[in-house]
Amino acid sequence: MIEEPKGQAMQLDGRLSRMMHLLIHMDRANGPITSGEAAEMLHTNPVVIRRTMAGLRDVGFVRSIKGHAGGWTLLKPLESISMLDVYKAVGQPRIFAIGLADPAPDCLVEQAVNASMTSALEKAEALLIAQLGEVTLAAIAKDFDRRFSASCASSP
Amino acid sequence: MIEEPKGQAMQLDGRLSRMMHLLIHMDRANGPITSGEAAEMLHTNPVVIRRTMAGLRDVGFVRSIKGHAGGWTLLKPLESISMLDVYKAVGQPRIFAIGLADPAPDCLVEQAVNASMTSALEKAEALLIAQLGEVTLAAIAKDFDRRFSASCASSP
DNA sequence: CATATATGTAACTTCAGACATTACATATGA
DNA sequence: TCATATGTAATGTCTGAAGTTACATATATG
Repeated sequence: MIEEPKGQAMQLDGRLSRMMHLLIHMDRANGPITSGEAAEMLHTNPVVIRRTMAGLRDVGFVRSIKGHAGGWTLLKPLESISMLDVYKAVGQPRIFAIGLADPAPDCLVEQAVNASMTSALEKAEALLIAQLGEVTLAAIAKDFDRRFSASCASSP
Repeated sequence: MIEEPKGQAMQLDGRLSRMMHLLIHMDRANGPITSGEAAEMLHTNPVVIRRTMAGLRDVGFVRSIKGHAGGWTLLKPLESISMLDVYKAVGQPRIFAIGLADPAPDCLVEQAVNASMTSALEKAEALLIAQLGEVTLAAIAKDFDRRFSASCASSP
């Protein structure tokens, strides 16, 4: 009998997921969104927002304005931003939680093991990157619209 | 300019990699290998060996014998053990370090984001699992033999 | 210009999980 | 009996995302 992996929410890197979520909200907003407002949407802290958004600002996806009536503004259309773009903008977080015990071992057996592991991981990573590159935030926003219509239809 | 991911060795789950390494050594060994000997091979601690090998014992890949002349013995041929088998035996560790900020959000935008993220991750995971299932430890051992011959040829 | 409002950052703290280590119980062959 | 192994609980270590506090800086508005 093999144990199932733990089903609870553990310490995953949620930066990609969070920033996609926020960018779509920003696209829907009229004016700038403050870090405080964004933090409420994402159920987190304003500092976490600024910290993570910094990467998106550096690549020109958003702009930040200080002071009264300041906040964050989307600069590019969602059509031009892929999931992969966001992944890169948040610093290309490590993808896998599993990996090699020693990346450069003396033992030839371990070198052979590493070669097989690396090959498998690289193929999976390449597919993931390809998938992220194929989906734009606009496509996700469109999917949201579909879900929104569906939810309205079911609540009379 | 996008930052490269950190290149250092951080806390990856190395159980799959370690156990594959050890199983191949056990196949090459004459008698049982003690936890202490195994720990030296893997540059770790005997307790870590026992803890991780427990899963392999539970599925019948190895046997452990206590006391004098005891230790660990491989029970199945490497041909019959795939990387995936070992992955399952060590408890199917979590594969990804990235993931959803909230797996069950109220926000429909976030639900759409989650759907896209999950789709991409699931495809990558499926490919990884397929890759792990295609390679037996025997194939890795054979690759080791190739490397061993090559290393002998280059040292006169 | 003073002030409320925002962002920008540094400096913690918290948290989870693999791995490391110690300690001791238990089993077993010489 | 006793040295040798495994079995396992308990505890410490380490890493990085996320959370939090504190304060500096910038900027509309009265």
